[in-house]
Amino acid sequence: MHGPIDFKITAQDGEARTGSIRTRRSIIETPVFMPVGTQGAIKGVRFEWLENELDARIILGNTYHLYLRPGIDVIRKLGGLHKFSSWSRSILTDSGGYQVFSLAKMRKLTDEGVEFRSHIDGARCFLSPEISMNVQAALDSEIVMAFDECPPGDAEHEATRKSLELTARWARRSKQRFDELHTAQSTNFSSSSEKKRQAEACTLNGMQALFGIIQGAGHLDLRNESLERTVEIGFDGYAIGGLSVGEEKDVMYGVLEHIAPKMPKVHPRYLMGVGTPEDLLEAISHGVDMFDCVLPTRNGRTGGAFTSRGKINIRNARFVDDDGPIDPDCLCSVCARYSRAYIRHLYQAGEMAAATLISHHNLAFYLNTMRSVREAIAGGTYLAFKNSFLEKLRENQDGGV
RNA sequence: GCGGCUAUAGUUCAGGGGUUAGAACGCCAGAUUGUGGUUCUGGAUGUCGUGGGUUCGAUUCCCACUAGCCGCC
Repeated sequence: MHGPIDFKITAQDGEARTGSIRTRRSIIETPVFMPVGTQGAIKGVRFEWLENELDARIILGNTYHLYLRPGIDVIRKLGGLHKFSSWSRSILTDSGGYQVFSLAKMRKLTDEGVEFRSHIDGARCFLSPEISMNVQAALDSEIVMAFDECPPGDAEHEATRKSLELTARWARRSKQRFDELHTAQSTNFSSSSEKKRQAEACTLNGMQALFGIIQGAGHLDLRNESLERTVEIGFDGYAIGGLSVGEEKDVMYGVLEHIAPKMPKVHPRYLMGVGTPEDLLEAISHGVDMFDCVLPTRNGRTGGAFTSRGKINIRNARFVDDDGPIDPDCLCSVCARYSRAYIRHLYQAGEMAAATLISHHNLAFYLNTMRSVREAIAGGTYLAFKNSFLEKLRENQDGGV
């Protein structure tokens, strides 16, 4: 392995491709869905389940949240996020750019960075490309994201252009700081015993990958421009940001169809924060390799279950005496054991087991779907697979199941 | 057995002689896309305990009955 990550495509079917990303900690088969572990935990699901049954090879962690709490001093002291959390497979850390815009109250945007108030205690905080890189280095993730600005999905052309240019400047600074950190860490360690101890705590440091982010909202010309400027800087992978942030669905699909095939073929392509099972299949058909989304775990917490025949809401009264599993076609341990009626009861009674069971199933559904996708691409039958999968999803869209 | 209080939505309770009787919680149903177990948005629900009386009009005032709660014997 020469670089921090090693991406190989093993089969291609139309624009869709399947392959693997080797990081220092795990081999990730693509297309991959990455469960979101914002604060160093997948909400409601223990790592044991993710490792053993679900076999997740990579999860997300979040710079914004972990920076605010517990803070990087704690995480650095405890040997990085992997050691701290006990998750020893790969982690991708988001840069915090998105959260500053979606969560923080007041924010003051300057070229230098973003000043904002913590959503936890209202404290005045500051994030910049440099700080984000510092934090992500301390978290010691395998894949680091550049610090970007995420404009609303329906942003006007002119506003989007300005935002995109800021993101491009920030991308350059992210890369520069990232490179400094990595060379500094490899040369400075021997200089003091203190640093040596730190080095031993993070022996894998210096092997992080950095991904750039393409913005441009719904404007295809700006997407092109953003892609060019990001590729020019040079990253280990490229992400599509700024989708599913309020724009219409056909806008998102239009951007995907337009931009994904133009992204460098030899690097992983990552669609950030998306989406529904349909969204994933659509994006994969345009050549996207990586996804993350809060839907399986967030909806799981509020009674929403994804099934092979569409979404269901376990709260619905029609499940009150339904002794079948969440999804009759699902092989997960939740569907093997628990009935809809029981899980609905748990939900109505406010038992947290309802949230954990549905979240578990939802992740199983997402990860198993990705497994089937990879097989279909490898077998050259992706289009047929996608069509029949979508047809089944819509089969009982309005209830039934 | 006697006296007092009460009876209005699934529950706890407001209300008031005059169109369509309210709240909270619960219930029913939506939303949620680089995560706030949060939140938000809709919706349904009533023989106003039963019977009689007064009145143009009673769920509201009066009487009886029934039920519940409290106290006394």
